[in-house]
Amino acid sequence: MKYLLKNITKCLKQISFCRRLCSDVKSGSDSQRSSMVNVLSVAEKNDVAKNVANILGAGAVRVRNGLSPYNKCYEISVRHQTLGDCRMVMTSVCGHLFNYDFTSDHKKWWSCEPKSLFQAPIVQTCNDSNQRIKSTLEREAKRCQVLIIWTDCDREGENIGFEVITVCRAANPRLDIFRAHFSEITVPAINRAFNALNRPNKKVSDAVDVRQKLDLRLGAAFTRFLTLELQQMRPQMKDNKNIVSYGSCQFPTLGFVVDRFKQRENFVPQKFWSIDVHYKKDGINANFNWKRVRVFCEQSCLAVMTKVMDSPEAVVTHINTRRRSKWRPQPMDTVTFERSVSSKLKINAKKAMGIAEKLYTSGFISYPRTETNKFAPELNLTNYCQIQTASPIWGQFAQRVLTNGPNPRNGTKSDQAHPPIHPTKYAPNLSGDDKRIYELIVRHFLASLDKDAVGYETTIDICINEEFFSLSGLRIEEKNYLEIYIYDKWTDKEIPRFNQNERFIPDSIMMTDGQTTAPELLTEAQLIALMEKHGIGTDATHAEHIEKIKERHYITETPDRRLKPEGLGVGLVDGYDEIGYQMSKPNLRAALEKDLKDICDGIKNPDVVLMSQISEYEKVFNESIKHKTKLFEAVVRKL
DNA sequence: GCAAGGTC
Repeated sequence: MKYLLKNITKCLKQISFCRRLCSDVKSGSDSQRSSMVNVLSVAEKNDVAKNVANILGAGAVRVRNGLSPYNKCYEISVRHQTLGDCRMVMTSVCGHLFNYDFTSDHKKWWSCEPKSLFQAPIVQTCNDSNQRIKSTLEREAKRCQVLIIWTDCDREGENIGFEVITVCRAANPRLDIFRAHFSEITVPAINRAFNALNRPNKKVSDAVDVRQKLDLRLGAAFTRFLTLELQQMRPQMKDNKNIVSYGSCQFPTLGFVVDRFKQRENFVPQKFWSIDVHYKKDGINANFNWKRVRVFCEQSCLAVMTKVMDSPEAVVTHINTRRRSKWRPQPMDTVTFERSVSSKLKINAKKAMGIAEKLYTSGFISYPRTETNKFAPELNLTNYCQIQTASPIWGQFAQRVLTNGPNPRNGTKSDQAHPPIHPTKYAPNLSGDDKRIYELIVRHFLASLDKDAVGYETTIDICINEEFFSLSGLRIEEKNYLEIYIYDKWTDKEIPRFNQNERFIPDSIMMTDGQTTAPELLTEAQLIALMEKHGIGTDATHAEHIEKIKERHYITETPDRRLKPEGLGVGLVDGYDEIGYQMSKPNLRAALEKDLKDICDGIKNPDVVLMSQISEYEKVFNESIKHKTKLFEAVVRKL
């Protein structure tokens, strides 16, 4: 009885404390607290927890192990303007804690009709390593009165936040829960976030739930259907590795590749005609280009040509010299890294990310998964430049950057967690692709801190019997960043000197012809750009989706590193196009994104969106079954 | 055996 009373009193105290806290935070008052508040803070990854704790604790941090090896607990003392003096434990998760899956009766491929996966029950599962993290959260939550969510400030982060909340609240229902909003890990940003706590946004988290459930149901239903049906038609495909999958990101990615391939296949070359004027002066060749560039009618070109030849004297009508800059690169984010590596080093994005990961864990470079393309003022760029002066290859350049003072051409993007990719240690003993990638990162880093290249472009306009032609030359004045960034080319183009109103008879005036050429197949760098533009996948997943559709034999890479669809890829796109559903077009995913945004904005109800999306796709699924002959004939035709 | 999204 005594024990019970004590507990009730404790509970009552807690309740009144929490109420007070709520109203205080809302009103922003600054009343005194008599006792310390125990606060649990949870970030999305260990790095963030560590850095935030360091800032809030002003360097006085006690570290102890959590139950998972990667997620430490950082203990600090910190004063909050309304909570008062806090004893804070800052820990982290590793992204999502839970994953959706079907229950055992629907997990086996032959256990049910694929169609039933649209309505089958799904449950949240937690794998072993996440189970350890979950246990840490439960243990810590029991000792606290306040929980602050410090996950990344994006949609997925909000959802991860609610996973944390679910776990912590189950362990301690009396927790008062807040959300910190920050866009970078700097002293002012973190202190501001800590003193302007909000409530977590359930709507944003709900939107992610809808995406997760939808992706699982659609992915599983269509993948099983496509795989099993094709195996029936083509028993030789019965190898277990021959999965024919559908995914809301895979299909549009495939669509881009097929689209370009078809543009190329269906391309009809067009003949065109043009006029070139050539004149050699002071031993320098000058080739003037026609202002009309080219025309697609031979007769009209001939007419102009005749007119020009009638009175072929040229008059210099205009001379213009202007200063041109070639911009140094912006600090490197993941997408820039993937695209650069793919186009400049000819190493594919997936492999490059693997190498970057390795360089990161070896301490040679900063964290490679970042959306940030500006250096925070706190980052000691001088130090990182200094380290590179040891190099016999770019050491001198690094020294010059130091002498001039690092001057980054900052972009505008920032995730809240990581700086742009930059070297952190000098690495003279690397070899092979590791070495080439490290070198690219160093050169990009130093280039982004140097000055733009400067040149002067001179344009000479001439007129020959009322037709205009022009010539331009370039004189590079200062190479600056180009000296280190060997991947950018900018070359001088020498032209003769002319004077205003100067007259001359060209050495030759020629009518030329040619024909338009088909667009090239996509490069990986271009595909990543398309995916980014249409919102297919995220920075962290672009390379994975491309790799996935290679693995599925939907596309392949040509010897000159272009992406070409295989028969299966074209067949799938055609098959769905033929039965009237453009499953490979990015607009389906875009429509979902719009719905998700409406859920976040409170315009749409998540359950309604989920139900209507499921029923839309169920319709497509039923039609696929109904027209499966047509669908698979289109596929098989291309195999 | 299936998706996409986090992160180690």
